[in-house]
Amino acid sequence: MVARIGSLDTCEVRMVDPERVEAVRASMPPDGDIADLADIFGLLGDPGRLRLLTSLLEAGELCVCDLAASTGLNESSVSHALRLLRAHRVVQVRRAGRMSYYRLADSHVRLLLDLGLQHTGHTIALHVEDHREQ
Amino acid sequence: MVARIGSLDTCEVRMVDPERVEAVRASMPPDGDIADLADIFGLLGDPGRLRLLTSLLEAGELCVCDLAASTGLNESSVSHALRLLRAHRVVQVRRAGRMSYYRLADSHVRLLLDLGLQHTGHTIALHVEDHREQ
DNA sequence: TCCATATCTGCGCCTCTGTTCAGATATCCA
DNA sequence: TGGATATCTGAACAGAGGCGCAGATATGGA
Repeated sequence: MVARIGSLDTCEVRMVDPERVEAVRASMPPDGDIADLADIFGLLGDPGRLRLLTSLLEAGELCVCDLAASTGLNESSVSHALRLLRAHRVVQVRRAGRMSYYRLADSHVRLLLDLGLQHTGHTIALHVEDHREQ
Repeated sequence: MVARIGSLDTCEVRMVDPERVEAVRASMPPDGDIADLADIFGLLGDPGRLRLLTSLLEAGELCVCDLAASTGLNESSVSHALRLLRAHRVVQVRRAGRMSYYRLADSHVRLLLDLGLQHTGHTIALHVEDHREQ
């Protein structure tokens, strides 16, 4: 009644519908892609970073201290968070003297963020192009 | 040169552009909404859960053992993950005898998931309506 | 009723991660 | 050059979260 297939060597896996399971496994993205996507979602899964990115989505570009003021985080936390986001190419820096101005760098993440915010009832106009350059 | 505003009582916050900061803060979703959204993104931020949800997105409905076979996770991990997803109304159960069949329950999450998967190069046709009922 | 099966759950281990403090670096201005 | 400011960084701590084992629950069939 239940099919059994040795997936590797030791571990046996029970299946009810092997055909469908095989179809699902065939369409599953490779581990690397899954890991990358999980990283992106994980970055969006923290309230502090979410506030940071929402601020950037709204303002277009902000310096660290204004980001701290906008989000309520202290500047050290902001800096740590921005480093993470920078390492994953989610935000981009523009240095101007002592100041660092951050903006969203990834249009895909911007779409995810905007779509997510729509769920909360906050419909924010999409800023497809960089704007509000000063 | 730099404005200073006492945000609460003790903590002073430095700002370069108070006007823009105020606009950002005014458009910021309330804490509860931010927390909820972070929860959703956080749920999508784990490779195992991502594989589970991708499987459900592809197959429409699967039982626990087929989900385990599809994702490579053991059934205990699958059950733990599904409990989390169930608690957040992301998936929905249909009991049939000893079997439990899971499906995606939240169309918003489905959109986020599909959008995320598109970024990895895997374009999956959107299943807006429940389908493949057996 | 008794056993096998499918799923669920409690618990502990271990890792990851967010936060804070303190100090480092870099830039501007006098 | 020297001090003030803006940002960055390393280290350490506490908390959260994923994972797997073992057992519990529930259902079906003999």
